[in-house]
Amino acid sequence: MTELAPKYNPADVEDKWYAYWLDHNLFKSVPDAREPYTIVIPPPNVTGVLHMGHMLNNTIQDILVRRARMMGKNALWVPGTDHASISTETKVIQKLAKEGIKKTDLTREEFLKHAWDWTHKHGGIILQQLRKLGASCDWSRTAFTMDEKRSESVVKVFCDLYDKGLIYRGLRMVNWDPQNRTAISDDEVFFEQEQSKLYYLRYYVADDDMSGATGAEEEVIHTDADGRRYAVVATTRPETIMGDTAMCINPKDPKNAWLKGKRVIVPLVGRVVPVIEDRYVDIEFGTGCLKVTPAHDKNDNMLGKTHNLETIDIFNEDGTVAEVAGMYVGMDRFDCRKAIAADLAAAGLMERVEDYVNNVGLSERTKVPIEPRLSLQWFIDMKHFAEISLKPVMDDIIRFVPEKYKTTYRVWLENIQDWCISRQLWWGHRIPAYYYTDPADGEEKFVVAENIDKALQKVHACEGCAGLTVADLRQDEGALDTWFSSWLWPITLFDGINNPGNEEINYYYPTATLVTGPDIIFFWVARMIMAGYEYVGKQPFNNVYFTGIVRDAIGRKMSKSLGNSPDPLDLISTYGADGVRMGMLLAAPAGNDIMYDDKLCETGRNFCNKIWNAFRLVAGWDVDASIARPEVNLLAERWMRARIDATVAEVNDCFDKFRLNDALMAVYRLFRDDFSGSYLEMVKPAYQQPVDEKTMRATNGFFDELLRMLHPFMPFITEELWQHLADRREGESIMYAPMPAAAEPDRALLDAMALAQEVVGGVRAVRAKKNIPAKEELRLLVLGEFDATVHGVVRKLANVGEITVNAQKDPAAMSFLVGTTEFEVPMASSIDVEAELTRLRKEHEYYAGFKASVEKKLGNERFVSNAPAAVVETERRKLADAEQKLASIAASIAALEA
RNA sequence: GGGCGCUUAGCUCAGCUGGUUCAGAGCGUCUGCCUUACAAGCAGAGGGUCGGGGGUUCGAAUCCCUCAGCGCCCACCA
Repeated sequence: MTELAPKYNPADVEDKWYAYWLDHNLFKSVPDAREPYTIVIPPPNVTGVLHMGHMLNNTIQDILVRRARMMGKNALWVPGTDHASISTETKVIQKLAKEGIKKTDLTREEFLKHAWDWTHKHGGIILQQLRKLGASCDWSRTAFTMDEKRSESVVKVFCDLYDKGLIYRGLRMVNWDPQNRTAISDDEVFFEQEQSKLYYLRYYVADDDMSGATGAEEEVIHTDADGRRYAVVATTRPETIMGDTAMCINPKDPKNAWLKGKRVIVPLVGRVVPVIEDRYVDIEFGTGCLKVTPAHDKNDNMLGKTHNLETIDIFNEDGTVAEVAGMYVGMDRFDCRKAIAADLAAAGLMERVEDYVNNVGLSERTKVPIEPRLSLQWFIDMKHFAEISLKPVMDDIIRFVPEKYKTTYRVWLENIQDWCISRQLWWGHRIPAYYYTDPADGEEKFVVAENIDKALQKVHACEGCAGLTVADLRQDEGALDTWFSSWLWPITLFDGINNPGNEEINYYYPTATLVTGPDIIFFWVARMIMAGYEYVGKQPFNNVYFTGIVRDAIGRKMSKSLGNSPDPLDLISTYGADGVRMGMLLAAPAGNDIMYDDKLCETGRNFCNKIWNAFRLVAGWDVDASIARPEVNLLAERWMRARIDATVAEVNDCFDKFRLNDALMAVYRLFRDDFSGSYLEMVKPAYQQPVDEKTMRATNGFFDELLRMLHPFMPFITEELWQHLADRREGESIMYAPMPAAAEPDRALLDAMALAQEVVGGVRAVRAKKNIPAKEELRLLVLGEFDATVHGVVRKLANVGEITVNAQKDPAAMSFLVGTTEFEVPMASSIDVEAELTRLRKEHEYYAGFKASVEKKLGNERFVSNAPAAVVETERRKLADAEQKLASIAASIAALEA
C-alpha cells in the first residue's frame, strides 16, 4: 500500500482514470442481449464553450448513464454537436469583418470554406471540456448535425414531407432579421420593453365635402386653420407611412363615424387611401384611427387580406428604405424614422408626440429589432404534427419531469403555428428545391428532390421540359432552420432515416431520458416527439428531465456581460470534477432554477476529502488473524448493513422520481454520518492496535458498496479508491461493478441503534456542558431498562465505562431523557444544582403543556368519535409517555431539592 | 390580456392524496475542541406563530376562498 496524502488531490487522479476508461473502451456500447439505456446529448453549439448550464445538464446525464451501466444495462450516451446555423454564421461574418472581408463579396462556396475552417478550428472544444467533467460518452459515435449521415437524413426528410404535402412554400409575413438578412421563426424572437414615442399624424380627408358630420360629433373632428378636416392617427412607426394603403376605424366607434366611406391623404406621401372599417381596431387606443401598412405589420397584413388592400413593401432586405417608397430611399429604417418625424413636424402634419413604452421584437441571435416582412419562405404544416404528439405526453408515455411542463406543452400544441423552416443563410442544410424556367410558358417552377440529378429527372417528367439540363436548374439559395436537423437527432444518431429498422435504431430507440432545459421545450423537445412518431412510429424518449436555469447566488441569470458566470474549467481545477459535480447537483431539483454558489462545490470538495480520509484510516489498519472480533463490532456490522439496505431503497426511490439531489444527499449522509461518524468509530481499533479479520473484511465490503453507490455522482475518487481497495485486474473498473441491490433492512436493529445514538448524544451533551474531555471515561445510570445489546455502542462512542440499568437516582448527576427513560451521568465534582433545577423545571413545564394539549384533544368527544382509532390510540400513548416523563422529571427535581 | 408556478430557519430547499412530540435537510451562525483518518475536521447548541386574512374539519404547513408580493411561459394593441 502506497502512502496516501492527507488531503485528496483531484488533479492526481482525474486525468489518469479518464484515460484509463478511454483506453479500455469502457464508454463504448454496441447492441447486445442486455437491456439498453440510451441518452442522446442535447448537442451544444459546435463552436461554443462549456458554461454552467452545460455543467448541470451533463452532470445529470452522466449520473443517469453511469448508474444504468452499474445496474447491468447496456448504457450508451451519444455525444455530438450542433451546427447552429445563425449563431455560427454570425460568428464567421464577424470574424471575416475583422479581416476586412464582407460576406457579400464572397461566393457561397468561399463563405462555406471559411465557415468550415472556423468550425474545425473551434469545433468540438466543448466536447473536450466535457471529458474533464468525467462524461462517459461513447466518443466513437460523436456526431455533428451537418455531417454526412445527418445531412443526408435532413434532405430525405425534407423531400418526404414535401411529397406528403406537409411542407409548402408560401408568401408570408415572417420575422425578418435585417442584420443577417434572413427570416427567423416566431420562437427565435424575444420581446423587450422599449422607451419609444407615439407620433400623432394628420391624415387630411380627401375630396372633403363636409358631409357625414352632424351635431355632437363635430367636437371631435379636427379642423385646421383653413377649415380642412383631418383624422389623427397614432403610430410608433411613422417611417412606414410610405407603405400605408388604408386607414382603419372600428365600425362601432362613434367618434370616428364621420370618416366612414371617406378617403384620406397619407401625410407627406400624398397618397389617397380609403378608410376601412374593422372590429380589430381598439376604439380606446390613441385616436381610434389606425394606419394600415400591409407589408410591414402582421395585423395590418391580415387587414390587407380581408379588405383587399394593396401591399407596398418599402424596405430592402437590410432594413433600408427601398426604391418604391419614392422618398428617403436608401436610408436606414431608424434614421428614416427621425427624418420623417422632423419632416412631418415641419410640414405641420404632426399633432404631437408622446413618450410611450412598447414591446419590440428582437432577433434572439443578433438582438436587432425584427422587421415583419412579406417573403417567400418554406413552412411545415404543423397541424398533423400537433395531432400525433399531444397524446403521448398527456398520457405519460413520455413522462415530463416536472409534470407542470405538460400544460405548457399542451397549450403550445393547441395554438401551434406553421413552422418557418427556411433561412436566408448559407451555413446549414441547403434547401433541396430546384428552380427552372418552364419553356412552355416561361414561368418559374420548382421541384423538390434529394439531389440535382433526381431533380432533373422530375423536371424531365413534366411536359415540354425534356430538353432541360442540369445547367438550367438553380438550387434554392436558402438553408434550413437548425432545428430542422436537431428534431431528427435521436433518430439520425442511429441512422434511422437513411436506414430505417436497422439494428441500432431498433435497439437503442426509444432512448431512456432526455435531459434538457425548459427553454427549448418548443424548439426541440416537442419537435423531436413529432419527428419520432412520424419517422419511427415511437416516442424518441421515455422521460424528459427538465433542468433549471443556472443562476448566481442572488438569482441573476448567468451571463457574460454580468461576468457572474464562473468558468467551469476553473471550478474543476479548484474543487475537482467530483466536487463540482456534487456542487451542481446539491442545488438542483428538477425544473427549479438553481442558485449556484461556489460554496456548493466547496461542500463537494470537502466531502471528497472525507471519503479520502475514511479510506486512509481503513487502509492503515493492520490485520491480526489471531484476535477475535469484539462484540460491538458485530453489532456495528449488522447495523451498517441495515443502514445501507435502507439507503439503497431510498436512493432507488429517488431515482424513480428523478430526485437526484435527494438521492445524493441520502448517500452523502450515509457515508458521512453513518459510516464515518458511527460505524468506523465503533469498529475502529485503539491507536496502533491491529484489527480482527472479520471486521476488516466487513469494513472493506462496506467501503466497496459505498463507493459503488457514490460512483455515478463522483466517478473519479470512487474509481481511485475502488482500485486501491483490492487487487483489480487491468481493465477492471468500478464503472461496471454492480450497484448494491435493495434488501429489507433490519428495522428493529435500526430502531435500537437510533435509541443508542440518542443516548450517546445525551452523554456528549453533558460533556460539552460540563467541559469534560472526551478522554475522561464516564459512568452511566439508567433509571429503568436499556437494551443490553447496544450498551457496547454507547460505551465506545460516548466513552462510557460502567452502565447500570435500573439504577437508583443519583442527586449529584447530570440527567437527560431518551424516550421515557431517564439517564444519568454521575459527576465527580459537584453539580450546579440551581442550573440543573432551572433546566428541569423548564422541561417539566414543556411536558406539562404538551400533556395538557393532548388531554384536551382526548377530552374532545368529537375527536374521539370521529378520528380513526389508530390516531386516537397514538394520542393515548402520547399522554401516557408524557405522564411518565413528568413523573421522572418531578422525581429528579425532588431529589435535587432535598 | 391568457396560462403556469412560487412565498416554510440567516441562505437554498424538502414536507402539501390533512392525523406518528411534524415543523425537517444541507449550507451558514454560535460555543467548545489542533481527541494521531479528516480543522476541507469533530462534538454540542441556537434558530421558523409554515406570506396576510377568512373558511371547511374533531384536527390545516397540507384542502377551499381572498389579499399582497415574486418568478416564468405564451400573446404582442398600433
